[in-house]
Amino acid sequence: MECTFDTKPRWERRKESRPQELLAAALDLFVERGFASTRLEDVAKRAGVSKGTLYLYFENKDELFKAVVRNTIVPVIGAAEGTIASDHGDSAALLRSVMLSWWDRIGATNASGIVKLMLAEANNFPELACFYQDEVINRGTKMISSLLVRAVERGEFRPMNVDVMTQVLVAPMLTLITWKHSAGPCERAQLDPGAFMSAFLDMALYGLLPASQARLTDIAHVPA
Amino acid sequence: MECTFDTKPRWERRKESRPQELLAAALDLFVERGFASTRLEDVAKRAGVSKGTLYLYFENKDELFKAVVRNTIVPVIGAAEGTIASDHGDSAALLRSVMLSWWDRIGATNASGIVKLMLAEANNFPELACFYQDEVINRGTKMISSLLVRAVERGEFRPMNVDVMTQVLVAPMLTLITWKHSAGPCERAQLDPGAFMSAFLDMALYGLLPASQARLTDIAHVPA
Amino acid sequence: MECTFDTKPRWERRKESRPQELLAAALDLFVERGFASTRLEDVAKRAGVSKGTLYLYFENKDELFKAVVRNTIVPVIGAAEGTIASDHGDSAALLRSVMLSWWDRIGATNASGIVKLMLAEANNFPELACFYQDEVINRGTKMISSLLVRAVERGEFRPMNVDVMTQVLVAPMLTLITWKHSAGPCERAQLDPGAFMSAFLDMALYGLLPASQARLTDIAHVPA
Amino acid sequence: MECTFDTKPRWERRKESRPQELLAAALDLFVERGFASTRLEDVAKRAGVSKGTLYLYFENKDELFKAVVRNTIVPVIGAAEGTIASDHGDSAALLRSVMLSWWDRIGATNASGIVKLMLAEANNFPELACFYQDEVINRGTKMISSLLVRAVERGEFRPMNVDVMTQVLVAPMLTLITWKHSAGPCERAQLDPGAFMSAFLDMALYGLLPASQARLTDIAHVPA
DNA sequence: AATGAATGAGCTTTCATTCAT
DNA sequence: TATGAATGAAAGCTCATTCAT
Repeated sequence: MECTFDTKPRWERRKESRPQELLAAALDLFVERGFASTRLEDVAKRAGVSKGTLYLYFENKDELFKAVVRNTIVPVIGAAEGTIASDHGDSAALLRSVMLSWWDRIGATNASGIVKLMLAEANNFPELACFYQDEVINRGTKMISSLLVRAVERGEFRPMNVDVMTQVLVAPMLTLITWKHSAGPCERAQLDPGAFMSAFLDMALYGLLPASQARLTDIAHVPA
Repeated sequence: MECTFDTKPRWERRKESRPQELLAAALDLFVERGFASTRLEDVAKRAGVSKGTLYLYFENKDELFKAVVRNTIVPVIGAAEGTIASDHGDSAALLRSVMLSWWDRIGATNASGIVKLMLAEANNFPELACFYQDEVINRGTKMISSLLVRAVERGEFRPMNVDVMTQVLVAPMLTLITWKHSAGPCERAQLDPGAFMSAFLDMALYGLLPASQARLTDIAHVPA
Repeated sequence: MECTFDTKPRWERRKESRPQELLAAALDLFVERGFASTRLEDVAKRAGVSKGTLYLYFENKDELFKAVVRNTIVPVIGAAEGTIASDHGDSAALLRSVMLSWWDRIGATNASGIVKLMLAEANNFPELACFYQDEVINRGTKMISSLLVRAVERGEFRPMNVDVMTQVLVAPMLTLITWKHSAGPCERAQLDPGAFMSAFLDMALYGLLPASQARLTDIAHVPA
Repeated sequence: MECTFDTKPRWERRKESRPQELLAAALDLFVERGFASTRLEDVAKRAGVSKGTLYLYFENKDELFKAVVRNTIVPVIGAAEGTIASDHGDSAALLRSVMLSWWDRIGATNASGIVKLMLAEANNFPELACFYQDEVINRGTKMISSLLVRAVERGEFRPMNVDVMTQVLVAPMLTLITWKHSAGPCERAQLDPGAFMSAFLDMALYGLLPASQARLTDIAHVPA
């Protein structure tokens, strides 16, 4: 006898969880093999259903992929937007925190595989590329930019070209991800993401020069 | 008696130029569509020959790709190695110069498409991945590391974890490239590579903090 | 309530009969054209399905061929092994019977085409050759040898080099088959297999009888 | 200075030997790989000429093959015809001698590969099949038959169905050849051609001897 | 809702033959 | 006479998508 609060018969609950099971399977395989090389039959098999069933829930391969992105990446972006909007403390600390937290929730998880996948295959799938641009890239970029603008206004960061610096800050995260998912079968000095992030943030906040040479005339270095 | 400057019959001249024509066509298409999605028939067509002709010059798709890499990337690496080995001046300037020149010769050209392609598809083509690791990544990494080591020894740069910092320095270049070749058909704030590189190098060499806050206690920032 | 004898939907019945239809089509075409020259598309077409369907049932051309052999030849060998093992009567009669029955079930049918095919193409398809060697040749050879050994032990046949004589006995069957399937489009005195077999067996059995039953000076003819 | 009896310049003599060099190369490769699987480029390469040159001497692959047969098999048949026609001694000895000599000149040499090849591939190449039927099979068959007819007329051999017995006699030779050229990459009890021939001839001749020389009740065994 | 058999366009690779030189 | 670059029709195999059940 079923004693849960969910009074639906088992097969119906199953019906409702199907999409999630399929999305999870799809995420795994997209990450593992990329978009083009992932066979829908394998996705179905991993989710324990037949190929035909997949088409009951997703119109085609493209829509399946979009659903994976909506399920995996978009919510994380929404959360980060909230954090930045509400935080009014030390901007350097906030930047460090946002980036590290982004690493925890995306970079270090399977979701990062989707980021890499889009960098890799966007060109071949224009429709997916546009979707991703709108739902992920543009929103993520605005998020960082708004933090920098605020920090410069407050005098916490030096004057800078905010749009470009946003890209400079995001860049290493993307590379970290790209590297993580490009680990071929051959030997490679594996990247330590923690060390990498730490080194990058140190550099970003203080530069490479030793203290004794710390510059007197910053203004000259503000990009036109 | 032949009185032309080039006494070879036309088809023989063809034979000599064919590989280059094919490599050029292949580079274009690999960059445009990626490795897996490039059809050899299209490569041949773009070079103005038939499918079969391609196989006279390259054993198969893998070998064609390797030839493109050897033709396009490897020579640039060789040249940079030479520059670094022979230059004994200001390390900061040399680093800036090497990176900018690398951008001119790879990043800004079609060759960068190959770099992006390998980041994108290495996982699906293990043999190519190993080839690329050996011929490009390992050599490129050593090149930067040796510069940093020398600069630290001379006191030009602060002490640092050289291996990680090498990756930190390379990262933005890769992202620059990745972005450049991920430009879908949809609107996007296009990256200005010059501004990006400049911003990054400023940041790398001097940090983000304003001069007045220049740090007194560098030692603490040396990663363990 | 279903009241038909076969309650399965049509396509499911298809699924069960498809492999046999494909194997039959494949047998026909392999026999007609040989292994290398048989196009899988033609096999599919003859079975009334598309190229892709074939790959639902057989992994590739090699596996299709192996399945044909397992379906066509192997069971006959199994049956003959049983007959020989259980029969304890007159060895000359048993040998004659086994060989004639082998002719009925293999030689005179399409299955013989596979035997000929292997003789013809084994060199070009090593993996198939090994498979066939294991599953057919070795078993068939052992079958005949065991009969001869027993007959010699019982004094029914004269002493002989059993291994070589096995080959001598098998040889004409193979040639009969080879001939049958080498009939080009041009005129040829067609072989009468019955007459051939009969002539051969008469010859073979006279040569095999022990001295006491026919000749005076056999000993000299036992091969070293 | 050239001091040979052959006063032609070297390149011209080379020109005359070209066909032979090509035929030798073609024989080797046809034997090794069969007709369909032999690439003309390989034939040319083995003969040390270019693919185009081959077409100067032979119209196409079929004609090349025919030339190989005319060069390799046909002369041997001619010689054997002569031997049989002129020999008037003991027929059993002559038969033994003809068959052993045939083995020496065809069976044991590369030429046997052509015999096997025709058995194997005749069906797929009707024109070659007819050519071979006319030039080789029909002539060879007549040769053996005429020997048997004469021997029966002289009372040296028992009465028999000559056409069928001819085939019975030829059969093991063909199988010997087929086996020899079917040696796959896998283990197999290698055939000893000498032992095989000897065993077969012993068996065959006992079976062929007239009643007065060996058995009491032959009549029953004459095939209808 | 679920199945999975069936399809067929698409891709890489091979090779006999041609022909300009 | 000789070359060898070029061709293009085939053939094996894959996989997104459809649809009868």
